[in-house]
Order: sequence, then structure tokens, then C-alpha cells
Amino acid sequence: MIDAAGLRVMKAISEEGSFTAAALALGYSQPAISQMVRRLEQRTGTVLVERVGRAVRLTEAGQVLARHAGPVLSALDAAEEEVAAIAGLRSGRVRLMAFPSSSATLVPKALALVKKEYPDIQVSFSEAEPPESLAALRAGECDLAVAFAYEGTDIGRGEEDMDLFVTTSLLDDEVRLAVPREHPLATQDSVHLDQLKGDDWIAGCPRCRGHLLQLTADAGFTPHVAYETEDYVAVMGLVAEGLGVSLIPDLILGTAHHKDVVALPIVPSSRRHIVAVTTPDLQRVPAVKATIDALVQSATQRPRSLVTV
Amino acid sequence: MIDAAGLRVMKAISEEGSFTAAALALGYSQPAISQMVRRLEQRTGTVLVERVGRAVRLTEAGQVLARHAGPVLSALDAAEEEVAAIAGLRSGRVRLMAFPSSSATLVPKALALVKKEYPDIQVSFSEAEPPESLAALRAGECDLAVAFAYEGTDIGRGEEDMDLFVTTSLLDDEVRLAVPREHPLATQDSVHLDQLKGDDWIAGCPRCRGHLLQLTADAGFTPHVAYETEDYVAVMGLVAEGLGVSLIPDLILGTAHHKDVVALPIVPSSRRHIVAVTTPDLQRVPAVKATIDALVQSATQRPRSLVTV
DNA sequence: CATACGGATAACTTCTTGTTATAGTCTGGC
DNA sequence: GCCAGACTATAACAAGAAGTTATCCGTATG
Repeated sequence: MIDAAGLRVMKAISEEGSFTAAALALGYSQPAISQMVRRLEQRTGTVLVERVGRAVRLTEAGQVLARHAGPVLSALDAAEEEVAAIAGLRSGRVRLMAFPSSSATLVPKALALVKKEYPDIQVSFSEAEPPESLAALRAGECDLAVAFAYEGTDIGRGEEDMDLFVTTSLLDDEVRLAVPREHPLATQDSVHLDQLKGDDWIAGCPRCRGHLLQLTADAGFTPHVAYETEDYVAVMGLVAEGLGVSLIPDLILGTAHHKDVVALPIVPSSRRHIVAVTTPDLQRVPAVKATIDALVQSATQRPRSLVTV
Repeated sequence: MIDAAGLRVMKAISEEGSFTAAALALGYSQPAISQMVRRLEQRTGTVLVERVGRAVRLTEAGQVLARHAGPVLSALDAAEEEVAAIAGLRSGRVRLMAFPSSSATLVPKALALVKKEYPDIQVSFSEAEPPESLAALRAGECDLAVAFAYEGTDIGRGEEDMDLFVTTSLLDDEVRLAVPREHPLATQDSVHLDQLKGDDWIAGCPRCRGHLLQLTADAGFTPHVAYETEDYVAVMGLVAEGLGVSLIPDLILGTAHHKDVVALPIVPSSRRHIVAVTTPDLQRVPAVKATIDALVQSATQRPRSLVTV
């Protein structure tokens, strides 16, 4: 019934002392104010201004409205400013989820970039494997996920409807074979997986394991999985001790490097595609967009792995 | 830019969880909500809701708006309620000014009536002679004046532009002649003023004195004014002691009666017209209107003076 | 007493805000 | 796996709100 515009007008009349001055102050024409007041008086069923001679004076009811105008208008302004801050990247929160091996360099670098560029954007971060992060994204518990897909497979394992999401390519991560320095193949430039059908294997997360089984199946054998761990540092340790070999993504070699482990390119090569995933709506949120941009930048600036091809 | 309606919609979406439910809650159609949100998003330049599957979820910016909605809307409601209270006579203030002799019975009775009928209406009251009360009315320092005019004269002494005001007749007050009980004319049913050209006179307020001079001039003489006082009790005392005679309005005889004073009708009779005066705008203010009504009622219910014709 | 200032009104335009009808899309049950 | 139900988006349209300009009228002021 009563709206903010009405209050603004009453306040202006109260402060300026005349319709004309109020109109000037608000950038309206004088009749606009006159009609506005009349409408308000009709709606409230009360006299709001006293027309005395050529001056106007607020009645008690009019004063009530003018008095309430301040708080209401400043609350509206506050809301507007808060939203504008979010729109203008002066504020905002991004809940990011990324799979573990991305959190070594890719994500921290991106977070640093965001913080440098937009100090007031809060990016919270938690680790999660792609299936979980996508579920969180779908459930509204996260705004942005860093996920990966092995070549030829879908990110969401096919179960998730990926058409709900939008993805931004970050980088292609080559999958290598980690062998101990003393391994017979360690000196080769590259290996075929069928050269390792007799070795013990170390498997990682469920999807990595799935990928391993896929590649070895393509190579014509089933690997003997001797150890399982999702911790790449542990994998490197196991490999270094000669307890097995493992597929290992190029990406983590920068941080989980081990002097007694050699990471060989495999033939045929296999890659995993690392992407930022979000929803079409959230991608238009400035803070989310800025974080994606930072991830892209972080991915392109990232030095290639220490063990280059 | 952002208005209360927008906030209300965002709040409803937040609470109801869907556009349709929000529309139902607010009594709108579903497309109305959909369009409202789109408009808000255009204006703020930000995504406010996340359309995920068949559900919607507020983004951070959307939550900001929904969060601000509560305070703003309740402040608006409070303003509306306050105005409604004034319109509905559950609240309100009337600043009343009345001339001294009216404050004896007419005004107190009216105030009591208002208080009984509308306990929450605050009627403040101060005494003032008509010229001052009308000036106060014009200056916005008072809402309602009880004034009087002698027959054949204007209320505002002619200087004031009475067309700015509206008047409501309260009662006709007959002007009598107060003489001591021992006065030679005290036993007559009525007197001509020229029978008193030799007496000493007591004059009251400036306007009363003007009236006295007018009446005596009409009767063909100039009175010898021996005393002046605006206090009718003093007038009665002076008359009772035989120090002079005085014109005295019927109205005050109810309170300032004196056993040694006789109030005689005069011929030709003279009356003063007692009216409630306010501005056209203020007359439409419920509390003012109620007070005027109470004054009218008080005037009609008032017992005629103790000394009836 | 004339002029300028301020408010009310009329007529008109435009924008906002709502409606209904309808299409598209996701979810969940059979 | 498909179909029904539920929800949102869009189009087309109607009504009303709100603003403009032009003009009139009253009042104060020199």
C-alpha cells in the first residue's frame, strides 16, 4: 500500500518545505509531487499535508510518514549497496570444491590470484572427488567445482546430467607411469602398458582405479593391484621402494616428486581433462566468474611438470 | 531502484522455496513472480536466483535481498499502521486553543467527551483570545480554535482572511448587563443601555471593550470606563461591590455567578456567535473532526444559563 | 496594484506491473 | 523407460501507475 517512493516524497516535502522544492530535490516535476501526495492521501484515507496559503505543512499523519522514511530508505540503500558490492566484486563468497591433486598448485595459485585482484572476495575451499563435488554443486552446497574426466569418459560418470552444468577447460593432464629408478623400463623414453603386465600395481581413488583397469584392458591384461591408497605421496613412496608401479597424473609431479621415482610417458598416451564446473546461473555471478578466470590463468601460467616429455 | 515489492517477492521465494509457492503466498500469478525476478536481476545486474531443475535457489545476492526484506517491510507496516491509527482515531493529537470564557464549561465538557469516546486521542489545550488563536491556526501552531464574533462583525476582525478557515457554529451567547443587586434597574425584566449612560463601566478584553463602545454608541452615548480587567470573576466582584456595571456574556454566568449580581437582558439584544475554527484540510483530520463534533455536542447539551430570559 | 511564486488540474504518454495462455523441462512413479 | 505432474519461461496483452507539459488559480511581496 505505502511504498518507498511515497515515503521518499513525504520526506522531501518535510525537508524542503514545499512541493516545488521537493520536486526539484528529487528530480521530479511539481505536478508529480502534487499527484503523488494525493494518491497517498487517497490510499491512507488521511490528510497528509495542510495547504495553507502558498505553503504546505505536514499534518501529524504526514509527519509520521516523513519520520519513517529515513530508516526505510536507508535500509533499502543498504540492501542495494550490498548487492552492488557483490555485483562489483567488492564482496562475495565462492564455495569451491576441487579434487585432491588439483589442490597442490592449480587451486592455491588461483586463490592467490583472486585474493590479489579482489581482496574482499571470500573463496572457501574444500577437497572432494568429482562425483561428490558435482553432487554438492547440484545440491547448492558449492558454487564451483574443479573436476576431471579421463579422455573418452564423461565427467559425471554418465549418471549425472552434465547438461545442467557448464564447464571451462583448465588444462590437459597427461597420465604417466611411475616406476622406481631401478626398474628395467626406467631408462626408456616411453612405455607400452603391456610391458608391465607382470608388475604389481598401486591403485588410487575409485575413478583412478577404473581408469587403470580401462587402460590395462585396452592393453590386453588385468593388472595385479597390490596396494590401494588415495594419497599420492604414499604412492610415490611405495613406488620408490620398488613395491609396485602406478599410473600418476603429470599434475601432481610438481609437488609429490620423488627422487627415486621416474615418471614415463605411456603409449598410447592417456590424458585427463581438468575443468571448472558450475551451473549456467552461477557462472554469471561475478565472484564465481572471477574465480574461474583465475583458475584458467593459473592453469595456463602453471609451469609444465618437472618431468617433461 | 529496488523497491519494497521486490524485497517482498525475494523474501517469499526464500521462504516458500519456489516461484509458484511464492506467487500463491503473495496472491500473484506465477509469471508475475518470474518477471519480477527477471526485472530485479536486470536492475541489479546480478543473478539473484539459481534455477536448478524445477527448483529455485537464491544466490548470495538473492539472499541479501531476502534478508533485508524483513526489516524494511516491517518498518513500512509500522508506518502504515501508525497512519491507520491516526485515520482510525486510535491515535492522534489535537492542539486546541479557546478563548478564556469558553474554557469554563464548553471546552472541558468537549474534552471529556473526546476522552471518553477516543481514549487515545491527545487533545492539548491552551487559552487564547480569538486574534491570537487564529494567528496560531494560520501559523500551524494549533489545529482548532474556539473563537467568537459579535453579531454583525467578523471573527477575524476583518483583517484575517476568513475564507482560509472553515467555521462550525457552536452556540449563540447572549450578552447581558451585569448590575449590582441594589442597582435601581436590577428589578427590571430588561434594560435599554441608554438607561446606564450615567453609570461607571467595567470593560474587559480589547474586543469586548470594542463591543461595549459599539453598543453604547448605538444607544447614543459614550460610557465612562472606570475599570478594566479580563478576569470575569473580578468583573463580578467589582459589579457586586457597586463599583460599576458591565456587559457580560451569558456563557460565563454558569461559572462566574455571583449572588449580589443580576444579569439583565438588554434591548436591543446582542449576541456573540461562538464557533469552532479550523482549516479545510485539518477539518478532514479525524481527530480534529471528532473534537469539533464533541464541541458541538457539548454546546447543544449545555444547560442554558442559570439566569434564563 | 502588479508580478512572481507555488499548488491544482487536465490531457496525454510511457512504463510498469499485472494477467492468461502456452511452451519447455525436470522429477518421480508405474 | 516412459508418462504424468509440477514448475519455470515466454509471449501477448490489458490496465493502471506515474510522469510530463501546459495552464489556471490563489497568495504573498515589492
